[in-house]
Amino acid sequence: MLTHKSKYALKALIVLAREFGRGPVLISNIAAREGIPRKFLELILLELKNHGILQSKKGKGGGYTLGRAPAAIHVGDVLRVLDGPLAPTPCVSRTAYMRCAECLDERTCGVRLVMKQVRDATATILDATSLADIVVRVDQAAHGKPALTYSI
Amino acid sequence: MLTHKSKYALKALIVLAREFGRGPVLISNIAAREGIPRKFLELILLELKNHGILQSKKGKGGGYTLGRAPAAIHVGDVLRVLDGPLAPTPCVSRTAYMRCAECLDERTCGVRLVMKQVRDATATILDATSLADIVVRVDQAAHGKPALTYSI
DNA sequence: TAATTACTCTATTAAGTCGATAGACTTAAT
DNA sequence: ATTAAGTCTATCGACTTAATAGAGTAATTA
Repeated sequence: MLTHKSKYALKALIVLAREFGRGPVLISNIAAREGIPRKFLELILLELKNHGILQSKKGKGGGYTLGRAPAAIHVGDVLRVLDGPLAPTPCVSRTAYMRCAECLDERTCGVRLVMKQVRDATATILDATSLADIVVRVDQAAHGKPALTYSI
Repeated sequence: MLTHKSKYALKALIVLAREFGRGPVLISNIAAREGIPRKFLELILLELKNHGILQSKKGKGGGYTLGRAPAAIHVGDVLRVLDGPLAPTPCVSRTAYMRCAECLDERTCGVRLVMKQVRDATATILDATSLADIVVRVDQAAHGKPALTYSI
């Protein structure tokens, strides 16, 4: 399950990706635009900043900016910071491996076999999708539909 | 995240798939073999029975049996019963759809776009994998390694 | 039909996580 | 000096998870 935390984070990051290069954006601004509880968003952005995904500027005229280019921030990076490992089970996690207490032989564990497949599939998607990719795809979706209106 | 509940369930089901056609298996037997807390396993198997995935027989000589052939029980079925929808977010769930309260336009939500991809990928894996498949693959893995011992 | 075996059901509990809020503090620009 | 903005710590209630306990019910078998 994607937590609200990560969902809010991704929405905020997409906003910041759109504004990239145009100076800092206010927390309140993002919160209002995306319907995110303001105080909660503060915590989230702070955490992302502490992991280098965001930069901030204090005081008047301050706000948040992406820590690197939109094409260099991947969904996987964000989810790992906020929700922990992507793997459905610790025994198939690359970033936080832990064996199952009750498992007698990991090599022949059927559950592990399937979960490994799931982990690999989701990690492939999430690590291949950058903020830049998302912006492009959203714009395509937004323009795609209305375009049909004109194509009589 | 896969819960312990579902992990235990799948392990139990794999045992039952191996014993399929050879009469009922005791809860205690499964619990001992797989290192699962016995009382907890009772609840799990009962829930699976109430959803038709398992059958049971009471009294002496009783125990649990699969409700249908191992090839007809898929991992996705089990996880949906015990852990709920597979989708990482309700707005991309087929079995339990719900829109996000704060989302202004679902059609152009970037988060949803990515999560839909993840949902489809995991559902494809989990709904394509049956207990029978798992047994085959585990046996392959188990025989594969030792076989190398003989191949000097 | 009594004894035994084994599943069934309802409660309970401790621990942990999640979403959200509050308020005091720090920094920077004007 | 004032104001605008991010930073930090604490706290809260609601919910979920993993696990345990114990009384109840059904079906064999002797």
